[in-house]
Amino acid sequence: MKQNKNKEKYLRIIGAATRVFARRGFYQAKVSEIAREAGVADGTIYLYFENKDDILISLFEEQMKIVLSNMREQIAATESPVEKLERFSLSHLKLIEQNKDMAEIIQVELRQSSKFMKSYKNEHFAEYLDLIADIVRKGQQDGLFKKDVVPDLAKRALFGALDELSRYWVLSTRRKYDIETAAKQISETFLYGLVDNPGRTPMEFKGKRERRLR
Amino acid sequence: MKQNKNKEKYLRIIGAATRVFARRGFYQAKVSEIAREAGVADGTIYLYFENKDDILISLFEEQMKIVLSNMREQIAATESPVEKLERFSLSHLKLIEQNKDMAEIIQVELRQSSKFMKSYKNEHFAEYLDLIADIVRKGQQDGLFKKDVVPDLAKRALFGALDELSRYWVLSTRRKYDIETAAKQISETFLYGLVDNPGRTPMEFKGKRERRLR
DNA sequence: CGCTCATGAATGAATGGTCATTCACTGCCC
DNA sequence: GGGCAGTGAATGACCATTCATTCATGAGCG
Repeated sequence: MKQNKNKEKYLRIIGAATRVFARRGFYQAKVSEIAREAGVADGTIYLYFENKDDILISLFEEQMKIVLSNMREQIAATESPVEKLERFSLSHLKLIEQNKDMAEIIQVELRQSSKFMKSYKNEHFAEYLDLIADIVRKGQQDGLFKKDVVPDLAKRALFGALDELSRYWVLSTRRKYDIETAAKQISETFLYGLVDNPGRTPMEFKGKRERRLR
Repeated sequence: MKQNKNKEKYLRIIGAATRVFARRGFYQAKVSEIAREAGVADGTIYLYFENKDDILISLFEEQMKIVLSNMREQIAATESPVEKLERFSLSHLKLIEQNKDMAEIIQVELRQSSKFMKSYKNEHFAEYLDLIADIVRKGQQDGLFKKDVVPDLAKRALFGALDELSRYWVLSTRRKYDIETAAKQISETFLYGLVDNPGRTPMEFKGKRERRLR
């Protein structure tokens, strides 16, 4: 009961903070504005969080738990590395779509982490990126992807491409392309430079078939 | 004479600000620290800049002038769209390499522009991105690149990939791959999913030859 | 020349406004 | 009736910006 009420209020503050940080940016956001938006007193914030930085960190951790498990589920739904990457792209963009405020915070504010919170090591984010690297590695083992591509570079390249696109969406009011098109273009461009044998058609790689012939 | 001294001091402050912003981040940077680093008094800053925001904007504009003309020169040096993109990638990463402080500011601080300077429309950055879009369009006209790829998406994808990689370099102390390898991997991955006919080898596209046969 | 004086660049201490954070107090619930 | 969540006014630290003052320069003049 008390636990419930506490958790509910904790989440209410997180939600309010998400909106306020997205609206103003971290430094311009006033704790009192978060409090007002959450319908609590200024001081109440400090019953749930150590300080302003802690709100941002908690907010991020809370969200990342959801995002990571959601994404793991998505890419576990298929065996094919090609499809895994396609799903990753689409899910990532959908996620941004559904949660613009959060996306904006991740993109704009959390990039600062090395600055204003030296200590916060952002492990969840690294995990998220490594989902891609693991898929690439798997694809290489299966003989589907070029072996000379460095998975740690590839993960940054794909994530960066998706992320830059999201930034554009988040910061601009109108969008030119629908999400499926965008995800498809990004993953196809990424993939059919990544896939080993240029003679093959995209469809051939959807199934998890063995390598046939050179 | 006086003009020289002024310009020299203006640039000295810009330089100091670049280092301080990179070190602390915009909000944590104190104007007095910039003044100290530039070897001038606090008040002097305000003889050259309107306010703290203005320092950041000027700094960026000043740098972008150089970057843009440098990049234009690079990609004008070859006719082939393929090589243009390869050069773009390498030049971009080299630029980051040579100017880490600036790179950090662009990546971390200027992303905030939509927040703390609604008015600043960052046109130089748009121009920079459009360099890529123009190359892609040209490649499509030449029949080298897939026509269904949207140049405005492609420009964000390539820039995003390069940018994410740079972020990693800027924020981490050690680097795993040399710059040529990274640039090559990014542009090759990007390109050989972009190039129309999968049967061709990379070398075939370096020259500006006509399309031969289906 | 050498003196005076005007100019405006440069200075840095003082100001003022803005919040994050605290804490003495309130009132609810067991 | 006391323990505890919640409150919000008060505190104090912080820093961008200002501005009264200093100082270097060089022009004008006898």
